[in-house]
Amino acid sequence: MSDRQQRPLRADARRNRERILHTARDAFAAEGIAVPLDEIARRAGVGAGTVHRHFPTKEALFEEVVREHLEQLTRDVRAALDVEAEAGAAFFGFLARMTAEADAKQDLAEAITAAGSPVGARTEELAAELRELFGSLLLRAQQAGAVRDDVDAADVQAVVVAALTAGRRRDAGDRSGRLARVVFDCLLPRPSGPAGSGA
Amino acid sequence: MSDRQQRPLRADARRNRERILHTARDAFAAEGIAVPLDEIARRAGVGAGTVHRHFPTKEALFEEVVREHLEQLTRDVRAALDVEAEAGAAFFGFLARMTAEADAKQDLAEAITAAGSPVGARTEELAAELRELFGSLLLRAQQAGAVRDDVDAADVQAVVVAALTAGRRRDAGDRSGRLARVVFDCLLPRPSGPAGSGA
Amino acid sequence: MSDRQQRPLRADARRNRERILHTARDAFAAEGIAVPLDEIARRAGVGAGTVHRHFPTKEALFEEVVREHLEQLTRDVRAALDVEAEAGAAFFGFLARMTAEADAKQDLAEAITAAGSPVGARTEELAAELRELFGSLLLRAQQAGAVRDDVDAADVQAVVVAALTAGRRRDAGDRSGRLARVVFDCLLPRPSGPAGSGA
Amino acid sequence: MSDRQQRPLRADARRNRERILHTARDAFAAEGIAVPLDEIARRAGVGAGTVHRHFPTKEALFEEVVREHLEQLTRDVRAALDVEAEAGAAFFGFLARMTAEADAKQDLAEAITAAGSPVGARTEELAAELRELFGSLLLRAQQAGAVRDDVDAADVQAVVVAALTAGRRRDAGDRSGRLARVVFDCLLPRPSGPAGSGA
DNA sequence: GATGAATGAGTATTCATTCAT
DNA sequence: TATGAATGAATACTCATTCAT
Repeated sequence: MSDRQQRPLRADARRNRERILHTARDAFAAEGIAVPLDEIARRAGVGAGTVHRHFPTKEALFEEVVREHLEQLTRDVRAALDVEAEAGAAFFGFLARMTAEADAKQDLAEAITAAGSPVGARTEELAAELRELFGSLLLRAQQAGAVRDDVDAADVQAVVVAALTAGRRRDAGDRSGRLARVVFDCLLPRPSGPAGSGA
Repeated sequence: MSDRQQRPLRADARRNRERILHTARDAFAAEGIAVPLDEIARRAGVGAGTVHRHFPTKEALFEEVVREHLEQLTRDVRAALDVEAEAGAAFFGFLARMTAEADAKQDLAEAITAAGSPVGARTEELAAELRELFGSLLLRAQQAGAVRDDVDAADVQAVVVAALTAGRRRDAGDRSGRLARVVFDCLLPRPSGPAGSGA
Repeated sequence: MSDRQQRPLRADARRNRERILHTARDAFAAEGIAVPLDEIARRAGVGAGTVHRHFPTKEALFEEVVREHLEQLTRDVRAALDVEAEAGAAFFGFLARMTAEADAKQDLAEAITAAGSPVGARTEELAAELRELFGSLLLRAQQAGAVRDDVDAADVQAVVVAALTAGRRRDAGDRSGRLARVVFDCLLPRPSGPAGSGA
Repeated sequence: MSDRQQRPLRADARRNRERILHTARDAFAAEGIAVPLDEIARRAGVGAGTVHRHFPTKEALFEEVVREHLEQLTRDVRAALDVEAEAGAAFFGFLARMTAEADAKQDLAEAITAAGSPVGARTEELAAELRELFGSLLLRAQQAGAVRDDVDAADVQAVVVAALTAGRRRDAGDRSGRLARVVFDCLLPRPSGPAGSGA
């Protein structure tokens, strides 16, 4: 999987790497990409130099956080595709799970969207793979009549981000992503007319 | 209300103030709150000191931009309430108009949500007023059966931000906020069950 | 001459600029390019930001120092060419003057040679102009039989750097560049044979 | 005097030491003293800690490189003194040999001169010894009338550095140290007058 | 009032040195 | 002993804010 390290990292080094990544994930999520690296280092309990040993630049660290997120999503989509379930349930189940997981990662979603997203080639690949797999999941759900036909995978991706954005707004009141699920309702087939029929 | 200015600004001072505000609005929208003040000053064609004369801190400038946005929204909601139209049409018309206006201001919506939103008391007041007015608009639409009952004003606010977020994702393909309207469909009454019935 | 500033700098700004340049010249000469910018700022009595306002990068500051040096040399060569004097005297007089002037600037000569000399286009131009003018001075001296024929302008340039290098070695003992003049003797016509006859 | 090594180094340790020294010599020569120790370690194929085991500080490593250079020069001067040859030939032959050898080591000469040359006592001793031996070589050449009388050993040392400096300037064109030999011509006896007669 | 130069605290990054494995 | 990960001081550069002109 990971071919960047010729030989496995020493135990303590890997521990540090994980701690930095974990701390960075939280920090980026909570405070955006503007959080100082020194602060991340401090919270992770390591020196500033250690952060730079593992992630040569701040962007590299950010990208790694994004990458981990994408990998998790890819695993989730694969699981949803493998499960022998009704297509619509598989689709909305995936959305629901993502929303649930995205507890602390939510702001990350925004960060991904917001920033110029200086993603490297490897990250682009991962994203493309995810898009393709997700496309399959969507198509099956549409063919089963569980999702409206006038949206494509990119639309849904946008809606997902939107749902996360919405869900995040209600820190306390919104139990278990109710608002996110409300937004997902816009993906249901329209009884009578095309999109925007409500206007 | 505003007692910061004892006497009306000189004509040139007011012109400068307007130019700075306008430039800041665009800059914050396009590049986020991280844009340097010097850059805003340069684009507005004034010196850095002039920006600080009108807006003592960067936050103050940002907040003023937010405030103007809120004021515009308040005016729009009032107009929607005043018009003797069908309640659902008024409600969705307002959403559509907001979406359309938010062309370049979209990133601002996010900025507002994203940042710690260091809003002052005056801004809070404005927001509260807007919430109340908007609540009326929503209630009327719900009473007319045009909007599902299980959402409140805060939910809708979140959905609006979500719609803007979604709409922004599709730079080229999304003509005239189609995606935003798709998201708004989630506000329509559910034919059969409660929110989240799709899962 | 200087076309970088649209309008003349304010009096205090120009004063600061001059002080920074002067301080940098001494600092680079005495301690090489490794001297911290903060140190230069401190010695010049300005803040670090002020140095960066006038010279966006450290390299830019270094290059400006080099440029000033080149300009001075160019002026000197021009003067040597204009004077209606015996060609050999003009040539060696120029060398002697350069040596004398180069009191504190000597280490600079080395710095110029030593570093990768990240010189910009404008500096290259200046250097080319200097080379051409100096070539004329040399040619006249050679035609007058005052300088050996088997060296070209680039050789002499190298010898000059060498002479400065040599002269610098003897901090106390070497009065008025005696050692530099010794080195310059290698440029005199050889009585009998070609270069390297001494080996 | 040197009590750092109680017992002879283990074979592999000595091999490492030699590799580090050799790598450092090349690195300092090519890129100056600013080259990172990590880089030297990497090129030598050892860990950073190993460099520090053999040379406690970077300066210590640098000084050791200088010391080796001085030792080589001392051997060369001794050889020149021992050879029963004409004094002038011995002297200039030594200079020529040094120049030839100094192919890649040239930048080192400069590094030695340039840096504050933080040489320790042991290095000072070596340098003193070299100076004395070299003084003998010079004196014999002067007594034989092969070298001008108005220079002393320190002058010549400076001229040597100057020659190396000059020779380095002409990357391609200067075959086999021609320019260095030109500079050495300044050491020949002046036909008529004192040093600097050309001015 | 307007200008833009000066300030200086803050940030990412490098690197000599130390230390756990 | 060797390794290379960790440290943290140092350094170039940015930018909000202040102030002289």
